[in-house]
Amino acid sequence: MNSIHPNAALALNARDRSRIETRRRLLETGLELFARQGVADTRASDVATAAGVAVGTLYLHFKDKQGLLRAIMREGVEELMGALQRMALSPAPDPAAAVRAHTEVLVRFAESHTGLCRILFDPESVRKNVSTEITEHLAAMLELRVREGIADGIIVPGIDPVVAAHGVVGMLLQVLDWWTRNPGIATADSVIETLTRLRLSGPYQGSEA
Amino acid sequence: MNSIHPNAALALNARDRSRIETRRRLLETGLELFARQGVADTRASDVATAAGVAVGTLYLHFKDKQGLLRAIMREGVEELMGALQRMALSPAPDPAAAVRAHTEVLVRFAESHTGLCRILFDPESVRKNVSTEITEHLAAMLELRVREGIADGIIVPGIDPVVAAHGVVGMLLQVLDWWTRNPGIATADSVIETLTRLRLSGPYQGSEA
Amino acid sequence: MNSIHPNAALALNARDRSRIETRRRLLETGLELFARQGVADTRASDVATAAGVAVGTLYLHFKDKQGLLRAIMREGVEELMGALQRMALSPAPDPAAAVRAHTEVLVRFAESHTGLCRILFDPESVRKNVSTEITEHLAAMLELRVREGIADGIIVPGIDPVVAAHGVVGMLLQVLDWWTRNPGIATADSVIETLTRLRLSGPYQGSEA
Amino acid sequence: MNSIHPNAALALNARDRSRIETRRRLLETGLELFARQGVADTRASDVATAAGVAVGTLYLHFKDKQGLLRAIMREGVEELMGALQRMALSPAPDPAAAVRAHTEVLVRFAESHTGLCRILFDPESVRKNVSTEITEHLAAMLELRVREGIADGIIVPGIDPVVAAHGVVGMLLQVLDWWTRNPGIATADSVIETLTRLRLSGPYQGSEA
DNA sequence: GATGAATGAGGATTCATTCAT
DNA sequence: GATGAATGAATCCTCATTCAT
Repeated sequence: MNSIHPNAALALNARDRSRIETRRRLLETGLELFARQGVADTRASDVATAAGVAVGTLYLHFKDKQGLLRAIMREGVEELMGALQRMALSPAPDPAAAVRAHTEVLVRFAESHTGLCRILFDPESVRKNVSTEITEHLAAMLELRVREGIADGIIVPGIDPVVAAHGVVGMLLQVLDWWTRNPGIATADSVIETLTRLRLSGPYQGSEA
Repeated sequence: MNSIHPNAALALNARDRSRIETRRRLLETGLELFARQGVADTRASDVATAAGVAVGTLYLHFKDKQGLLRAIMREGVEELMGALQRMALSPAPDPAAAVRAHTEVLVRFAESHTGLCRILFDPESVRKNVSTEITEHLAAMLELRVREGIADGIIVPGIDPVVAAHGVVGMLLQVLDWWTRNPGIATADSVIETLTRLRLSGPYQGSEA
Repeated sequence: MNSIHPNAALALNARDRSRIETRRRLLETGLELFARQGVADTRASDVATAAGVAVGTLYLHFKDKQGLLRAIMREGVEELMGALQRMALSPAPDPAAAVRAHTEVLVRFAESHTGLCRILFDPESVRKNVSTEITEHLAAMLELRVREGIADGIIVPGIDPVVAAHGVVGMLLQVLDWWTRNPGIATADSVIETLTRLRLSGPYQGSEA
Repeated sequence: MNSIHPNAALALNARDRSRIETRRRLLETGLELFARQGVADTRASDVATAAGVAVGTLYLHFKDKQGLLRAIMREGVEELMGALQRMALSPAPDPAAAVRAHTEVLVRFAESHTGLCRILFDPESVRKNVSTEITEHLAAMLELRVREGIADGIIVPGIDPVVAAHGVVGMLLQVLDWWTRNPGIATADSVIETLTRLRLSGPYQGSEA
């Protein structure tokens, strides 16, 4: 379509640049408003207006309001996944280190993406199953690890992998949800430390079931 | 007014009985419909009609739709609290037994109150802060226990009580939510076992923090 | 019905006394609430409860809410008419004195029946034509006087009696309405004086038509 | 945006024209329906449908039903004020002529804006304080004149300006209300004549206070 | 006569989405 | 591509009134 341009692959003409810029502004504004006032209390036209375009334009870029919501989440999740993958590049010396690293990535991400966390737990996200998808995705990833752990003999066999995965996801997300709503009550380090210990060996001293 | 009746304090006249019965039917029907179709997709008049009364009657017994929702939850939570208190009457020999008993009560409760669990996690409950109240209540109770555990030296001091409490609540509720939605994937015993182990010592063998 | 009583005409049995007392309390309470919160914002059950009876009882005494409203007004208007008739017993020496006396009765009545005035001008009274009836009644009375005045040659013939009557009624009622809402701004004497002058010869000095 | 157009300031594009036209139709239809059936008995959707648009469109142009009512009144009142100001441009030779001119403007306006008068006295207008505002506005204007008259010595000092102003407003509005409801009973000229005389010197011959 | 639980019609308002310009 | 006026389905809640007890 832009084939007239001699270097079409690299250079974008003004229209394309403007379109991309508009889309970016909608995502940004949506993130901001959804996080601040809640998804249900943010009108599609609010986002459009705040982004400096007409409502109709929003619908040119996204199928519907939920489409915008999903796109915002997708971007955020992709970033999180990227962080998790980067973490995986430098393998941990032992499972304990791996769990700590994993926890740290999540907590740091929540710390720097408060708005995204608020949206993730927004009732509307839940209602439209947007956040369930993410929860299930994380649970599936963890379930895999638990199964590996069991196979490697480092996780006790009495554990049901699916249940455990959902338990850990619940623990992580609930804490992150609570923490982003009450950031002053605990430091990031404290949250990381506590979650890591809980994930590794529960709260009890020299614990064995 | 009922003074003719020899046992006026216990006996209710027909009108009172009818009122109480109507209220009970509304609570029951509300639980059923809210759980099945979701709170937002259940009209106030749906509940009333299904309960065999007119809409106005619902508003005679409850302030509004949310009032009905809260009442349903309150009844359920009171029942759960009762079960937890009964459990507390026969003190566990050791912390591990206490955690197992606590977990068992929750899982059994979820098993026999599926509808209530579905409502607790309904987006509308979340949106109206009905479920947040319950989450925070549970977290507060657990926080107390964690603090006691630290004082008694059975919980490692590196743990932040508030974070840990929210973590455990998140773990429990997420698993119960998932399990009541997918009851066939794990047995109650397996869920109890896994949650108990996770709460006690995490998933790992001979764990060390 | 009470014929068993030897002096049925004078003595009322307990039931009758109670019924009359209940009716009186409903009228009193209705006047109070209607005046304070407005007719539309006062529920039938509000009045009943405040009067210490059940809603149903209100409907035993009055056909409906409007019936209560009418009864309250009727009592007030009868009282006003009584005052006007008493005034008519001692005929004024001249038309000017008559007008002044008439005005004074109205203003004094408004002063001591603020609640009734508020109800008279309540939108709901207007809507249900309750106050229009009164307005028209007053206008009809005044129209008669104007016609007499024309016949007696003391009122100029260019005046249309119906128009004049409505004009004077409007003047009186608007002032009373305003004054009962803002009682501090003018004294009763000042209101009487001003209205009397306006009714007699308009505001202007040594007036000439 | 319309910069291509040689006379952009005056010319409106099709969309703007359509919006203004829609608004005008809503105002017109609202005036018609409110006057005919009363404000309370006219549904918002009635107005919209009769105006050939959907309900939502009404709420696009006006905050709510009352907003439409206020807009209708505002337009009418502005027109009346314009007429009164035009009248003030050619000053009357004497106070009597001024009063007559003022009265005439009001009566002629009522004659040609019957619907607006009906709405002004609609209980719903009263209830929402829409008409009180107008009454008070007129009273404030008249009060000013009375004060001037007193200062100029042409109005007798015994008159309280606020009371007199409300009295005259009440007289004028009550007559106009009655007359627009019963237009056949008196001619416009007769109404003007009677009101003028009443305002100037009261109904009595060679009157003395 | 008194009670008060039950009735149920009725209407304003919102906001995601469309489509003619 | 961008615009933004128009759409209209959808639902909550009130409260005057009744009538079985």
